[in-house]
Amino acid sequence: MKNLFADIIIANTNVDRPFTYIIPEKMRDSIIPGCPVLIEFGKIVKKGYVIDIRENTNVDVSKLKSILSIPERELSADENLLSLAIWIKHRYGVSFDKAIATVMPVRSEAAERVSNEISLNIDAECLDKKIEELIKSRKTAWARVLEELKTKTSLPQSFINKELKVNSATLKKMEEEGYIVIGSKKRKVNPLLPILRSLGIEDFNDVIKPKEYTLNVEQENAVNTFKCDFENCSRNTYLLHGITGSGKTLVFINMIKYVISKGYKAIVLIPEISLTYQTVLRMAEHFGERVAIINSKLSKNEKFYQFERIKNDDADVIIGPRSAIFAPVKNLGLIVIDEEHDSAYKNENVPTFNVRDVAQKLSEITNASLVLASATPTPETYNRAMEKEIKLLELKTRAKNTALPKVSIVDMRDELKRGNRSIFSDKLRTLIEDRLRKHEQIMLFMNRRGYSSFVSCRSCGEAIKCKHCDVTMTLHNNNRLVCHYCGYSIDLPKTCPSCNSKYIANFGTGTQKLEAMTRAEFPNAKVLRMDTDSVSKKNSANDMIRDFAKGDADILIGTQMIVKGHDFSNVTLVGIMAADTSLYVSNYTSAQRTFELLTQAAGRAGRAKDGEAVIQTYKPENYAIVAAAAQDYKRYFDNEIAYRSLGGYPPACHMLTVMFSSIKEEELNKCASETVKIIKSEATFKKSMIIGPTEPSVSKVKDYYRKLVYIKNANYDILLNIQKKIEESLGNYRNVGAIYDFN
DNA sequence: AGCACGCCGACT
DNA sequence: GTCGGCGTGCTC
Repeated sequence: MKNLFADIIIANTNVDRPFTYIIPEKMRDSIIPGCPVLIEFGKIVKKGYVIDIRENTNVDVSKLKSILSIPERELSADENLLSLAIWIKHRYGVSFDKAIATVMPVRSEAAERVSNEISLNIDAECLDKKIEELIKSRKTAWARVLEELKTKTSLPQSFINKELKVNSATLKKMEEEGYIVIGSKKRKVNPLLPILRSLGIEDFNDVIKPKEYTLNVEQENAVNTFKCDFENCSRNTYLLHGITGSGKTLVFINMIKYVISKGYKAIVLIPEISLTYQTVLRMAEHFGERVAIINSKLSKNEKFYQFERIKNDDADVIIGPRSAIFAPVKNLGLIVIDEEHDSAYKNENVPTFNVRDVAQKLSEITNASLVLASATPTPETYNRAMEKEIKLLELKTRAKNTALPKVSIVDMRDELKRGNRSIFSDKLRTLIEDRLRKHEQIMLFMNRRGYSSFVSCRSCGEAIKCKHCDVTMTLHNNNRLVCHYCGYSIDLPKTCPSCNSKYIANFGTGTQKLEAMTRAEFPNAKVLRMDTDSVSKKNSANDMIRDFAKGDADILIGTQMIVKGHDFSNVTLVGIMAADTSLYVSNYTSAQRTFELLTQAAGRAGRAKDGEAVIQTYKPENYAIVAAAAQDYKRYFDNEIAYRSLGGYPPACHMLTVMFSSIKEEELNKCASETVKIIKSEATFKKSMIIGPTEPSVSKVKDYYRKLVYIKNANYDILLNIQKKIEESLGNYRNVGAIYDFN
């Protein structure tokens, strides 16, 4: 028989190219692209992944080795995932090995789980007599076991070990003497139990209570547009843009139901933080046991188990954070990304992809539809809708026909002028008192993004900016202000450079302080605080949310985590304490972040009855704040896109951020500046805008010095070429490494 | 990555 | 004359 060859990527090496191996005849049927294999590479046995199978090869056949074996208990990537990995390799400039590892985050299962079951091996009639005998001969442990088995046919060994305090050695002895039988059985688990348990839900039956939901006209229209396209075999990308409370979830649940009815499966991505009790409950309600849930709280085994269920077609809907996009699902018909704008969709590690882009590619590879849902889509996505590249589905009214909350902006500079130095504006205080009187609930949202890293003046509202750049300077812990774009730095001034006021300080008040002040100001109100400090205890976030929903507190104080997706029907007032903090982060997405946060926070008010929101700010004229108060996305977008185009930021331009790092400071500096010089001199890179090298906000981490370079170009491929060039240049500097981040 | 090979300085 | 440091190159 003619030889068959496999091109294989070797895992955990820095050789970023395939090697050819012979496929032994007995493995011909089991070796497929994406399959993990063991091979001898040089003198060592290594794991590799098959990326291609061919009938001939350019390599001298006498040099070729054979594949040794296929590791058991390991999932292989299917061909779609493999194509996706290869795309990731090229798009983000990472090695084959890394790209494949990215799409296969769950690789293997630990030992198979079995639990021992103990059952009686003697007649029930003589049981009492035996127990008596045993107690007499001081074998009380033996007696305890038999006593318990009087009423039960069998008991799990774990129960006997823990509750009856009888160790396994004793049980073994008992078996030997013929009292009991130790049987093992594969542990049978409800597929959802581990997840439910990780969220603090004890009984599965509490969850599944099917209800009838009816769609309003707008929702119906959105679903119908989708159905129509799907029916006509037209698979598209959609932006489902609905205001807060418009029922986006119900819309995509109906899309999923339709897709399932046609024999396809769906992946639903949600930000990790909103993978909570409420989400799981909602999905279980609609899809019952046909849901697979991936969640970082699951153990490796539980995750493997969920993946296996997906592979075996035991699930129709896969829900999870960004890594769930790589679930081994067959017959994918729809991918939904909920809260499309959420920054949790960006991978922190290399490759620093955004799942939005990966999902777009996967939907093309598998011919599936993609739905991006958000009340505050990213300018990038909305721009694609405006350019008619993707379809826009809009929901402009709230599902329960409640009005959008009335939002007002309070200029905190005026409060200060009037002598009110409290954290509460007069308006907010009056409203809180009113709600307390009516026994309605209040949420106080503290914007901590960018908290205290910048300095602003409380009299004129100006944040201190760099002389040379239009960027807020960042306060470093040595009391110096540094510009992250040009490296310019000054000592922290005592008075405001623009108005000379001495009310200048690193900005912001923490949630603890806000809690204390709230208690002082409203001594009769029950206050609950929720932030990373107070919820570090496992599941206490869910407990707190449940308590607050039940009405156990009047005021809920918290950071971003209280505004994400939780519906509290009795909340009629939302106070936003420091709306501007997120504006001063020196990053082109700061306005976007601010608009998102304010819109989501304000949207929490009046989910069931009419509500009101108060935005307290020192920057009432900023477009993100004005547009958020008006709840006008389009207005925000028009401003944002103008700013992005002007500054050469995405989507107008692509941007590559390079972080150089090294233990040796001089070598780092030389390498960074030399590399920039090389890129600047290259003719094909002429149209690129290069900023740097500059200081990052943290210039030294674990003894590694760091430098940043930003490169902008409208052409993505040129950025990839620049990355290659940088890699080349880096070859001359043994002690310097670089990390690349696209957009 | 991990291993061999080879070049060069150090030391019984 | 040999031992062992590490720089270089290769692995189907």
